[in-house]
Amino acid sequence: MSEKKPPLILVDGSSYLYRAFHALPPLTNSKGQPTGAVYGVINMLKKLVDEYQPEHMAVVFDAKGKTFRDDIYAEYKAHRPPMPDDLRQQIEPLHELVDALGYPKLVIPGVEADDVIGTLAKQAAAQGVDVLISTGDKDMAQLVNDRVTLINTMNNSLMTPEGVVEKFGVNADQIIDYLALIGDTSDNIPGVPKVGPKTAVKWLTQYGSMEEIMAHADEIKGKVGENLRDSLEQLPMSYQLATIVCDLQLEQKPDDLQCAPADTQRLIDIYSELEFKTWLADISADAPAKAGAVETDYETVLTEKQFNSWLSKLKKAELFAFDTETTSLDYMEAKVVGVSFAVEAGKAAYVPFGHDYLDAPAQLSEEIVLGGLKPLLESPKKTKLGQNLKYDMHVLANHGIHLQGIAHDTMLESCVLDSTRRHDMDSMAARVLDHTTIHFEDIAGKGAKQLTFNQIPLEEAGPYAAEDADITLRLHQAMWPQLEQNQSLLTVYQDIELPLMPVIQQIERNGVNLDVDMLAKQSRQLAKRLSELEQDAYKEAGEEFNLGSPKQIQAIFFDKLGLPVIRKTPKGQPSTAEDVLQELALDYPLPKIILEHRGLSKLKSTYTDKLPLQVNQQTGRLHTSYHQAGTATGRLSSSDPNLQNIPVRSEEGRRIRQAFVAPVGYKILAADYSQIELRIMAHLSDDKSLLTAFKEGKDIHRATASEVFGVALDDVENEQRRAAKAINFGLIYGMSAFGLAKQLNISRYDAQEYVNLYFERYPGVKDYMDVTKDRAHDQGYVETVFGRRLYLPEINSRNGQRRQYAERTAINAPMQGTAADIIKRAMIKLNQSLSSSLDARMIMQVHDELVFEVAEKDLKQLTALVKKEMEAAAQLKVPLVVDIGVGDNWDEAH
DNA sequence: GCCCACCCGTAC
DNA sequence: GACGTACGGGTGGGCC
Repeated sequence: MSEKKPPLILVDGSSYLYRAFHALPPLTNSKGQPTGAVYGVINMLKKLVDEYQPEHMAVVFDAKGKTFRDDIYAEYKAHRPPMPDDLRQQIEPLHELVDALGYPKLVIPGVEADDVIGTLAKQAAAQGVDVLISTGDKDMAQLVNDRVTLINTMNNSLMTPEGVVEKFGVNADQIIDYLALIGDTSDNIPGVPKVGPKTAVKWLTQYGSMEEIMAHADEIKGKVGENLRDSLEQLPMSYQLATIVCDLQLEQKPDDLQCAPADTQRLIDIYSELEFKTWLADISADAPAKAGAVETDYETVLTEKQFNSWLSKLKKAELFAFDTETTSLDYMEAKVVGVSFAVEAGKAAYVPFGHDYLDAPAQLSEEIVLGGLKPLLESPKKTKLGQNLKYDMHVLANHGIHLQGIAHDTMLESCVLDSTRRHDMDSMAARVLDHTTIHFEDIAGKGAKQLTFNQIPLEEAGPYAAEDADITLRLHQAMWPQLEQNQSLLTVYQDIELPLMPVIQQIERNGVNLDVDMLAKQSRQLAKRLSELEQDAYKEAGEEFNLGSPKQIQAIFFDKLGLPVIRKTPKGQPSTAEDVLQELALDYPLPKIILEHRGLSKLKSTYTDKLPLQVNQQTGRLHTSYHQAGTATGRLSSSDPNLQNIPVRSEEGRRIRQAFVAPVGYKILAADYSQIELRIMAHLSDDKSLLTAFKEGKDIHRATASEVFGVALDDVENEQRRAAKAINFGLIYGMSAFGLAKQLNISRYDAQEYVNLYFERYPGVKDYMDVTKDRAHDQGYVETVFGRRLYLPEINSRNGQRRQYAERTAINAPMQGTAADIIKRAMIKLNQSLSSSLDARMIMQVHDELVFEVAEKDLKQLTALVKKEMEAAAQLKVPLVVDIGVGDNWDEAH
């Protein structure tokens, strides 16, 4: 086995193209060009090559025009319907791709692909080479012998001589006889009427061959016997038609069919044209991987001589990757203990200066290292790249270094290319470079025993840190060409995400001023009320239990007290969610207590208790983390603490916002976009009524109510406005009539009625929703106004629930994402005009709201500036409107 | 003691 | 099952 040559692989390209065309969903690219069959065939070829690593192979296609079989039999394949246009269009790209992949391709006029394959198989087998024929066509079974095996790549099954017997009931050398007898309607081979597989096998078992059967034709009784005798004259022709010709005079010999390296540039061109995105990514991934798994040369820099040599390398470099190693993930607390660099793939250095453990070797001093690097890091002309450089900006700022000249950030590159992927370095290295990185836990340990980076021995820390810089560089080299190919993604990256990063960094660093005492007082009040509620609940339940445990509530409610089960959770447990308790509260006292308890304990644990603990000791302020690559739609997210879900809807909740206070002499200014997502819906849908409503500055929910319920604007009742508002929000989220019914507590029928009325009044919206869904199905992604993409891998799922979920996302993402783009643009613009002239700081972003801290003297100017820049952040078909509020705290500013 | 799934609730 | 995007707390079970 070990000395065996790899097999010659012969692929029946035409049969696969047909099968793929009919078996796979009809994909097209954004230009409407059909691509599904090409995708299917290439996918199959890639798998095949991957699995068998052949040195020799051929992908064989039928040529245009007649073959010798047409000369034998005018009716041959006469009943085939003409090739569908959608299939015909895919032939040329498929052929080109096969060439570009370096797979030998054969298209021989006058014969069929089968004959070419048969001939080559026979020649190779004669030379003692094993042959693997990849086909979906059963006729090929006649070629099987000890050296020749069939593989059906659709289901990965192999067919050996034994397999032929098992499947057909006859030996491989009887297959032609078998086929001639039963005929083939699709090829229009006549065969013997009424003779199918069963009869053919029976006869062949008895007589051995078609010739013998014909010789004994008069022995066979009944109607089939008669049919056989009537077919005697044409059977030799059927036999000839079914026979694969194995003695063609081909120019190419098996030895000539050598696989060539892929033509990467051509592949990139064709994949881009067809929009085969995954494979585009694979190319960039393969390129460095194939170059010999990249020889690595990592250096730990301990001497000034080494360091100076690297410094001069960095100074000369057009672009370099760098990374910091620190003592903490908390960006305000972290101290840098070493810095790593890479200038070319595979070569990187780690310069430690703060490692501190028993027997740690002597290192350069912080002054030498950071002092030497400072001019380089602060120069806007020295361009750098990194992974999540926002963090590095922070930690360098902790050492008085103001990082500038950020040319690229691999995390942002990855999230713009495909927001649904993960953007941490380990995941990206595995995905893009097919490289397994050293994981932090591998060298630092985990849990309580986890070391900080400065405690990690240099033997381990050096390679880890150097790899970080190296991988960052290589990731950039792989992803940047992909970004460059797509103008709109490139714009999102360069004009939005990259310039936004330092703005967010500034907001985080600014932090928020918190009235800690006020929150402590609220905590005490909440504790008192919570304990009252607990006592009440115990009385009602007749026993003590944990009000915070859904499980225990279930036990008390549904087992002990026998309350009705309104709904179950996805896991099948009786739900105790808010709306369920609301309903139960109408008839029972306990649910109401639980509801109030839940609400208040949430406030206490998440906000009034927790927020004060997160105030930074040095700055005395609260510093959240905004994640720029966190969401699929392009929104920011916030954590540690999450400042984007501070309560606002309830009175108790708003008290928490009162603790977000302006320092003495300052005011809080909050600016939020009014109805931005509905405005975007108006813009995208081009719906006349919706556009008009916004252009005339109407109260949109009132206008909707007026349209849907057919009453004058002034006669809209509160209840009608509330319903209209629910409809408007539901639309943005792709809500169904069921959801609306639940929301408004009305019947599903009435809800459907509302939706129908809405779509009658706003037909443009209906069209937009349909078109968006269709486009998502066709191209596999949706886009924002600014070209940001969201891929929806499950949009064509055969699982209805997943597909519908993807469809709702398709509706929602362009609106949510465009809103995110707009506020990001405003933030960039504002940060530029803000920094110098005014005593004002941006301190928070909450999706459609920006919050500032501003000196009282500059309040007026800031108000005008913010309003102007936010409203000018995009030119839509409707005006953008920004509402501004001012106060001593965040609650007042609304 | 640590980790994770689950349920629930807060925001836009 | 049925409304999109997030983050986080508490519980409770499994694991070491």
